[in-house]
Amino acid sequence: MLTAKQHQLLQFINQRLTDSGVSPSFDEMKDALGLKSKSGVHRLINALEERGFIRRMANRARALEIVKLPEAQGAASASTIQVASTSANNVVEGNFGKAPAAAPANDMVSIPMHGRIAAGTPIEALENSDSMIDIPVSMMGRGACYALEISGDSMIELGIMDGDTVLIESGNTARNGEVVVALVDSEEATLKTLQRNGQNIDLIPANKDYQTQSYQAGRVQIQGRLVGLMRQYH
Amino acid sequence: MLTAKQHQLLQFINQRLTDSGVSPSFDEMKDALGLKSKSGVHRLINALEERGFIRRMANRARALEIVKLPEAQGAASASTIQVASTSANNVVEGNFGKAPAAAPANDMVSIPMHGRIAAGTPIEALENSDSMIDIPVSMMGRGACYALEISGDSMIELGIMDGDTVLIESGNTARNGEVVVALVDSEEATLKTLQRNGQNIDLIPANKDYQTQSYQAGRVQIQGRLVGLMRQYH
DNA sequence: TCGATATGTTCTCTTTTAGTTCACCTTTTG
DNA sequence: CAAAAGGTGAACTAAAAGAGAACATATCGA
Repeated sequence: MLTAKQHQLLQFINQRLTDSGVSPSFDEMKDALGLKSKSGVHRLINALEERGFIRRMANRARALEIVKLPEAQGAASASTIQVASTSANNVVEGNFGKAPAAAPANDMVSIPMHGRIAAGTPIEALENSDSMIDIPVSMMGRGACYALEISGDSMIELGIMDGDTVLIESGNTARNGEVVVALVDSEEATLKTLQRNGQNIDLIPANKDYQTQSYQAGRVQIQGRLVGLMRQYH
Repeated sequence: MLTAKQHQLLQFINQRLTDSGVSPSFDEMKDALGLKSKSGVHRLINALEERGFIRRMANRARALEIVKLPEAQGAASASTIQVASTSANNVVEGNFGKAPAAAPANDMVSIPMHGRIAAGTPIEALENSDSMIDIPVSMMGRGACYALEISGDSMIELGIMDGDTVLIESGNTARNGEVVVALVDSEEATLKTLQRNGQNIDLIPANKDYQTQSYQAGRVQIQGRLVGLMRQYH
């Protein structure tokens, strides 16, 4: 999952974060890895972000956040979760916040946030690191829902931007033209417009810089359909 | 996640809050950090709020609340749920304050829906026909908010589509580059990106089929800035 | 209701620190 | 060997931070 350098950098960031609570700067990371230029660090950071280990605020200084650590040593950070996904990462995972106790405010529900999904080049399948987010019931579909954070710009022409939070209604079917979370070869999840095409299934991006991908029907598994979107401006 | 200064300030606020239960004032924070001007404190506070470590009420004295602490914490996020916002959903701010430092307090607020706003050719000023819609507090800005429904496609390149619901934070100021609700000649409201241009104010659409409109500053009144967006797919 | 006081907000300037990108080279690995 | 991962340096852009002043907003007592 990670190269040695990536792993080393991740450890360093984690250490600094737990020690002092302050993110290291690019220069500090450069020194910690014994490099002479910080552009290399930049690439490593991008790799870590793409693989879902860290999150960051674009163009902000020292704004790194660790999302998860590589399997082996969860001990390092006392913090939470980890589900050891590997094979059966049921995206569906029926649950959602019924919130029995807690007199759920008027009409709001908590749904799980299942991590990021690369709209662009699909990366790995959905992750764990679930947290919950609250949404008004009015935004929910009929079935169980979960949320994902968009990474990339391949759906930009449909108004789905990098960083947006999308609400997905779990389900394994969808109609032509709907936007779905599709799992290809059981490993790559991506958000695209669905179009059946004979024996094939086309996954159509909404960005002229990307191309439609066509797969045999058997290779594509629908994991849910897009029912809502939320965005925050800062 | 934080710079050294931000971290230092957060620690100080936290200490004061747990020691005495009273937020420090800007001047006290200025002194604690050894600064000579409090404008710097203001910026640090904004940074902390942007990163989700504190929450505050706009224009209220000593109204800081710690949401989480860097790493060191642990109990914070996952555990407790729902606070059932008392009863009354005050439009402006649910509740806040009291609770000992660091309560998650995820609840919901109702805000007024003020009608449609033409992103394209500006139409009439804001309407009434208020209904209320519910949003998670996490989507709110600092101050009072209201919602509008987008009509038209002039902001489409920023991912703001016809039919979307946008959250607007009331206020009559905005920074360059922010998306605002602007009232021109007291009669036409429109949603555009703001850009000051000498004596003029430019209202910039995000659609190459529309043109930037430039008005004398006196003719334009800012009514709020865009802080959130919600969309439903059917 | 007026006004004093305490606080918070903005603005403009300046300096420093930090992040981004690019072109090009080297090492590692399948 | 070719591709991927790493490494370097430089130019460029953007954010963080400090100062000082003017202005806006609460709060509270006279």
